[in-house]
Parts: sequence; structure tokens; C-alpha cells
Amino acid sequence: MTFPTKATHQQTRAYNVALVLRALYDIGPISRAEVARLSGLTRTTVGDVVAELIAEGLAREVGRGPSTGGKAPILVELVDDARHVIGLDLGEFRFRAAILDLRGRVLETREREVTGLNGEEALNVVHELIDELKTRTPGTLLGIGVGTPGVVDASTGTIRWAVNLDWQELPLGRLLRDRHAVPVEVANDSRAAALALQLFGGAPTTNLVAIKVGRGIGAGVVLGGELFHGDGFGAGEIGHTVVEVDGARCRCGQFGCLETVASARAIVERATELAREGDAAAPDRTLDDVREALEAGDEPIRRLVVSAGRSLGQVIAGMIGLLDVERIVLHGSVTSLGQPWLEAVRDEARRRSLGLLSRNVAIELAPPPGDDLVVMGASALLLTAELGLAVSR
Amino acid sequence: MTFPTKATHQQTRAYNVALVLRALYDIGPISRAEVARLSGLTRTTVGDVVAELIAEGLAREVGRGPSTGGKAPILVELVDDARHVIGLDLGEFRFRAAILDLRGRVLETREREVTGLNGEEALNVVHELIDELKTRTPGTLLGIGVGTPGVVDASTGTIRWAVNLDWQELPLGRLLRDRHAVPVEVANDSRAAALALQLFGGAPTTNLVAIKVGRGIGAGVVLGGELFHGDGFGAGEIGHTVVEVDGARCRCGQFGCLETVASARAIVERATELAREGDAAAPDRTLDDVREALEAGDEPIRRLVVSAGRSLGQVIAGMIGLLDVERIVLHGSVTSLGQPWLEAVRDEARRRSLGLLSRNVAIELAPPPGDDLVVMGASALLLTAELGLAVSR
DNA sequence: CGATCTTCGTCCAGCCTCTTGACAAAGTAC
DNA sequence: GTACTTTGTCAAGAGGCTGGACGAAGATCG
Repeated sequence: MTFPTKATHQQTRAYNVALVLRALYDIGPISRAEVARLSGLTRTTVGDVVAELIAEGLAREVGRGPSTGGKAPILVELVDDARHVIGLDLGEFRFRAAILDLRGRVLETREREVTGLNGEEALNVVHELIDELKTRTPGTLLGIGVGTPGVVDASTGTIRWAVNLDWQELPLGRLLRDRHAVPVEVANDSRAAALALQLFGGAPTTNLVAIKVGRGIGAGVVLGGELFHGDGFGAGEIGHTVVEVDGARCRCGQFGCLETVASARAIVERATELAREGDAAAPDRTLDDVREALEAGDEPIRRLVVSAGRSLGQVIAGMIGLLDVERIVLHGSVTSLGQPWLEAVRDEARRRSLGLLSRNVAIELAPPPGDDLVVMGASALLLTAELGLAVSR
Repeated sequence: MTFPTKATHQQTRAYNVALVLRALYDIGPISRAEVARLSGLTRTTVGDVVAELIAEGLAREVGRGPSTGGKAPILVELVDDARHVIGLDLGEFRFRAAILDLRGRVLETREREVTGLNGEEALNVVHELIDELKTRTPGTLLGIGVGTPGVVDASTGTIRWAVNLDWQELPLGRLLRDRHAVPVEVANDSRAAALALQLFGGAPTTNLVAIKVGRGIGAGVVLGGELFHGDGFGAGEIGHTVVEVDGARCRCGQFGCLETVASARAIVERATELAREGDAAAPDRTLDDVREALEAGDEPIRRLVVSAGRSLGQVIAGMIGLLDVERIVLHGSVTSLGQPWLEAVRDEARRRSLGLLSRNVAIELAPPPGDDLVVMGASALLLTAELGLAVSR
């Protein structure tokens, strides 16, 4: 067992700086006095911290606010583009990289196909993407964030196991830190996306579970404003929870995993089977085909989609009981199936969990820019690690 | 949204005091210098903190340790009985109260039947128990901890809903604080027990789920050394997760809840039904009857027990995927069913979760003094709140 | 329009608490 | 006996928050 470490004045300071920064971040232009009231710090300390932030270029004064009976306050705001971050989304078939600002806004993106590449070639693509974007980054590069499928030791940035790219125990964090000399954070893509929804998704809740339902199924668990990793960095690996005891064989070796029923891959395969029942030579179906059939009122397809949604709902019901989280966000390609699917998820989650708890749970779809969620999450990893934007006590 | 609060020097100090106390607690007699090495604090600071702890009676010097080439260290240890705590276990039919020391050792207990009492009468029993034990408490009473069934707002100590005692929105924490003028902590009994296993259960792990399988089924979730409560203090309410879609009706109104299959109540009822298939006038079975039949090799009973265990295992599989916790502890009356049951739980949990994760998971029974687990947990609530024994960073 | 009151932001002195360096005490090693 | 280590403590110093005072800037009111 490693022993916990001491508390120091520097930590106190870092925490309070993060606290003030967070106030600027969340509450837009705001006066020093108001920050002092919100945080409980004295005006003196807030003034001092704000001076530091202004010196670092992270904040700036922007005119006066309305008076409330005395001197009008000087409003201070975050300088959104004071720093930039490179975010990477190492998808199964495509790598996506972007430059983002402090608000998680995407300024520029690059993409590369990686289908068929081996581990080393794929790693070179990562380097190329970063090198390209580095030259395009305005001002200061705060660091590099990476979201990747597979199990990742986020403390060191080591990818333990990424099945598609044949990466095992790849110390990606160290490699990137050595090469680019900036802070690097690496995490699983679903976890990263969860953090993006927490940090950039409007009203921040302290607890949230975000589930990515795409080719695979993975979740990110945000507790107390921070990503929860679990003992072996596997928290959120819900895709291989068995929901059908006599179900189909999964690539993980088990039978009836959630992924064999509710993932995009599973839905498409089943839809293709359905099509071939009528026409043995029918071509492979795509998720778009499924959505169109669904909208056209195809009953077998509807049943298929509802069944997929219900399986996910079943797993969500378990989360509700165990963690009592009141915000569950769904994203990934399967969410394009829309209401019939979402209603199936919600209905089953509610039906299978205690009403006292499920009553207050919101199960919702992630807001639109779904393609960028992982690169946004990658940048969120960095912002929380470097600027402490995830403060909460 | 409430804004997070500032960090102060006092908090730094409190944290470091807790850190030193924790070292004394976990690592027995230990020198100041060793604490300094472990914690990263300077010898000066540790010396200062230890002096404070000695002045408060919480620590004492106990001779010299072996020299390692220089002056022999003065060993310091925790004074186990420097403070005492009253712990209450407000069970469905019996209230149990105990005086415990800083190690969670039970010095004295009292019990009262409460079957048939109404809410107010039951509350009076609580007061009586405390009054009695208060006169028996040696030295300083650190506070009162309460574990109760039902949903509890642990931040204020309000029992929102305890079905058996007909308590609703009962501000028990405030009532006890007002009457006894000591700190009071109130939490759900399963959560309290989880904290007891964490704090007093040997090697402390940062993450742990403890599941109480008795008349009802509830879990306590310890993450990062602290109890996790969830958004509505309902984290751990796994008893009403549905595991059999067309199952029996549950007292919660749903069908096929885990409690209708795996609780002591369910097992006993099903066993009684089995008995009546052979003999319509057979008496009600007890859990002891079930255990005996199991040990005698009764096959229908074995199937029944295995089925109950498997349902629990199914829910545990969900936890493993979601949280990746490596230590899951089972307690409560049903654990008396022993190996056949435990193996069913383990097997199903493993079979339904990703091997990569479940490989490292230990699903174990709580060590013997099971009757005292909730009162121990109640005291653990207080020790962590008042002395900060749950530090971990 | 001036007097008074309020609020904002800053300056300064003070305090809490951790750190650094020095040193005596008490061991071991040769 | 001498040299070297380790322990525990003391005094000085530094980091960083607090509280009071004060000028600046605005509102209110007669």
C-alpha cells in the first residue's frame, strides 16, 4: 500500500487558483468581489489570484458591470484562446486529431485512415498528426490529450491492451511527452467523452455516466467531478456484461455480452440476417439502412432495435441502483436510431430499477457535435489535469 | 449549483493531522521520523503534530525502537481507548447499541426488540439505549453513529424513508445532536457496514463494495476510501434491481427484484413452498433449516440456493464492469449458507463479466463478528468524520 | 449639487503552518 | 576513543490566507 501524501501551502494555493479559474469559466464575466462571495475567499486573495491569472494571459478585464449601490465592479473573464490543446481520437478505423481552445471548441481537424496498419505504422500516424497540428497551433500549446479504445493506465498513459491496433503495454504517454515536451494525458475514449460532457456540457453535475454505443459499448464514470478509473482502470467496461445467458458468441470469448445485442455491429448484423431471410443475396445492411427501415415502419426492424435498447436499459438499471447517478448521457453511432431506441432504453431502465431512484434520473442523448466528443474529451483530460478545472469539494 | 469552497491553512493542517493519525493507526508503534518519511512531511512538522496528538491523549510514546545506525527512534502509538463512540444498528426488528473504541472494538452492547412499535415509540427506544450507554462510556464520548435501513440523507442525518418503522423525513441526526450535544452521523446500515470493512478490515483498499444479504439486500460503495452516496443518497440500493423479468411481485411494487430471489426472506419462502409440495401442512422453514438441508445434500434446496446465489452474481457482474472494484465483501444472514452459495455467486459474477476485469476481483465473506458489523460501521462513520481517518489522496 | 452611504479593489500588518538549517542527544562502526 | 548516522527539537524564514483600513467610484437623498 502506498501511503497518502502530505498537504502543502502550494496545494492550497493551486486549489484556490483553480477555484477562481473555475468561477471565470462557469460564470463568464464576473467581478472579483462576486468570486470572493461565491468561493468564500477574501477579496484580497481573489484579487491576488486574478492578478496572477491575468499575468499568465488566462484572464482579462472587460469593462464594468452594473453598480449595485456602490462602485461598479470590474468584470473579469476567461481568455478562451489563451491556451490550446491537441486532442486525439484513435478510433478503430480512423484517427482524428484536432486543435481545441479552453472551451473545448474545435478550431481545426485532421483525419487519417488506419485500417490495415500495424501497431508501429499506426503509431507513426499519431506522430504525423501531432506534428502537423503543432505547426498550426496559435499561441501556447498546453498539452496533448488522447482518447483510445482499449484499457488504458491513465496514471502513466500506458495503453495496456487495444485489440484493433495490436497495441499492448504501449507507453504512449511517455513517448509523446518525450517527443513533444508538453504534458500528455491518455485515457480510454469512452471515459474521455464522459469528461467532455461533464466539463463542456452546460450545467456541470458532480456525477454522470456517459455511455458510448457505437461499434463497441463503453462507459465513462464521472464521480465528484472527476473521472473514476477503478482499481485496474477498467471502470466503464460494460460492453462485456452478459445480458443474454444463451446469447451469441462475443469476440471476448463469452456468450451474450451486451455488445452482442446492443452495439452497432450487432444491430447491423442482425438486420442483415433479417434481410437475408427474405432474400438470401441481400447485401450487408448499414446502420443508416436500419434507421431508414425504422422510420419506414418496418416491424421486425423495430423489434430488433427495441430489443437492443432494452438490453442497454437493463445494464443502466444496474447502474442506477449501484451509484444513484441522476444524469446518464448516451452517445455514439447507435443514438442516431432516435426516439424508438431511446424510449426502449429509458423504459427498460425504469422498469428494472427502484422507482424512488429512477424517478430522478435523466437518460438523455448527447448534444449534436458527436464526432468531436472524443477529441473534446481528450482536451478535457488535459484541462482538468493541468488547470484543475474539475475542482469540487 | 452550489459553488465549491475555498481551501485554507486550517484544512491543510487538519489533513496533515489526520495523515499522521492514520499512520499511527495503520502502522502501530512508529517513530516520528518514519512517519515523516512515509508522509513526506518534515520531521519538524510531524513532531509538532505528534505533540498535539499526545496533548489530546490520542497518542503516547512507548519506548524506543531498534537503531538503524543512529539514535534509536522513540516509538509512538495510538491510544486505542482515548475516545469512545456509541454505535447504533436500527434493525427491522431489533435495535442494537454498543460502545466501541477507536479500533472499532465492541466494549459493551445493549439490545431492544422493536417489533410492533410505532415511529415515536421506536425513537424513544433509541434515546433510552443511548442514555444507558452514555453512563457506561469511559472517558470522552467522541460522538454517536447510527446505521439504519432505508434511505438516509447522510449530510444532515435525516432518515428519508424507513419502511419498517414508518419513519419519513425524520431528522434523527439533528434530534440526537440537540439532545446529547455530541457529533452525530447517520447512514444506511449497508453503507455503514461497508465503511467498517474498509476501516477495520485489515489492509485498507481504496475501493470496495460490501453487500449485505439479509432480509433485504443492500450494498455500500466505498470509493477512494470514502463512502459514495450518489446524487440522492441511494447508491447501493441494489435490492430492487430486476433480475427476473417475469418474477414474483416485490414489496416495492415491481416484479422479479433481486430481493424476491436472493434475500433471506425469498429463500425461506421458497424453501417453505418446496416443503409444502410434499406436505401441505409443513411448518414455515427458517434459514437454519435451509442450511441444514443444504448440508444434508437436499437437491431441490441446493438448486434453490444456487439460483439465489447466481442472481446476486449477476448483479455483481454489473458492478465489476461499471466500477472495476477488486474487492467485494458479502455479509448478512444469507452468507451462513456457506460455500455452495458463495461459489454460485462467484461463478455467475465471473461468467457474466469481462475476464480481464473479473480475474482480479476477490469476492469474499466478511470476517466473523457479523452481528456487530453495523454498529462498527456506525462508529466508522464517526471516526472518519471527526478524526479524518479515511484520508487518501 | 453636495453630503452620505455602499460597494469595489488594493495595501499592509498579522497569523497560521510548513520548510530549512543547525544542533544536541543517542546510537553504531571501527 | 573517534567518526559517522539517525533522531528529535529549536529558531528563523517563507508561503499564503485574513482582517482592517482606505481611496475610488457609483447610488441616494435632501
